[in-house]
Amino acid sequence: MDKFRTLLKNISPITDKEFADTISYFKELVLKKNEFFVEQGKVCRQIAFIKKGTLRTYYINDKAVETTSCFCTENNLTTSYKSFILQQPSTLILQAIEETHLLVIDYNSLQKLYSESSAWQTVGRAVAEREYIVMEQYASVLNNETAKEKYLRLLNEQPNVLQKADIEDIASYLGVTRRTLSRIRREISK
Amino acid sequence: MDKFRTLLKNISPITDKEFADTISYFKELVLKKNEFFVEQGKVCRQIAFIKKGTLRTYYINDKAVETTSCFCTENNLTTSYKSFILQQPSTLILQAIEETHLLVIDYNSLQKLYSESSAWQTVGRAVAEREYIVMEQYASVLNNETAKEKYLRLLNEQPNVLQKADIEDIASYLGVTRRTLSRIRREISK
DNA sequence: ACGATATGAGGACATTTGTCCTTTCCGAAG
DNA sequence: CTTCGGAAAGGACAAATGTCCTCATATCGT
Repeated sequence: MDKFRTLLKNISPITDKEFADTISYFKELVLKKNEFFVEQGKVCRQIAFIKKGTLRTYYINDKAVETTSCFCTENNLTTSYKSFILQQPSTLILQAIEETHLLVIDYNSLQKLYSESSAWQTVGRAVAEREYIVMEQYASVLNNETAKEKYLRLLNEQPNVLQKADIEDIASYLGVTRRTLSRIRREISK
Repeated sequence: MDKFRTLLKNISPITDKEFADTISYFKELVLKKNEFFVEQGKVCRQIAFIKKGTLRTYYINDKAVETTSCFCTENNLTTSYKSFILQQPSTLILQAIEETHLLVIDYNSLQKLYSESSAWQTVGRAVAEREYIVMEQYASVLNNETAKEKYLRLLNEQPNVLQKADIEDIASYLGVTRRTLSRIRREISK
């Protein structure tokens, strides 16, 4: 909970009282390995703060190719944001790749917070802006980094993920086939 | 101006009075062909509504490769959003590829609107959410569409851009070299 | 109208990546 | 310890794309 408080502080100033008054809107949720937080085609009704564990965000396109957009780890917010904002069916799938403990708030509660509290309205905008920046960063990575560079960054920034996720998932994160990932790993262990 | 009013209405409800009270914050700006709206390394201080014309958004990465992320056309909002939000130097470059007429609001004015008006606070969040969705869509395109598919979409959705922009820019939008774009055009005119 | 210059098309070859397989490795179960 | 099954590595070839050119055409200023 402290970690969540810290995250919110970093996002936007909010007083201890405002935080205390609204914390009851948040619920605990535990997912076992391979359980879904968001399923494809269902509306995402919650935003989650990850207390512990890892969620893989991915989707399957019309050519039946699976793409992993990120591995979300502890002390971060996650959701199928577009689905959440628009309350429309999600194209993204969020699945736990290990046991994961979440703190979640649902859509209606958040709208209630927005209408009751200007501070939370500001948090909402700040979160949207943050999510935007994360997504822009992601697009930049897609445009500029080779699969090998992405692999090295993963190795540097989220080494645990390389242990926890399987080759197929990592390849789909890098945007290449298993065969190419195999070549990359060989090159790196020169 | 009417078109701008319509756009705002679509983004978030705002009354005619609120609109009228704040319209003085917006200024007209005209760019000639090849003039910059945002230069690389400079802080982007404005959001623009494009009344007429086309802006190309692009950047140059550390390998000196140029990537065009979008061609923004009339009746849309545009800015170097990350730079604007954070008021930090922009990595993106926004350049007019033809004479372009803008309606702009600067950062300080917008913050003033946010603090004075709850309605504008809501507009701000809605704009951020919208920008997020656009960026997610962009990332999805990067992941799922081949260069040929992107070319066909451009042909379908923004045919004028294909006339106005040069081959180099379009190739950098598709994420391929001129040589590959040449092959794509040949294939399409089968 | 003219040459100078820029812009787009496309040939030849090298490199990268994908597809389809087979082989190797490793852990679980007998 | 041995065997089995699944996951990862990697061989062989095909397809796609990039690099480096040249050639043709369009555009502009004098």
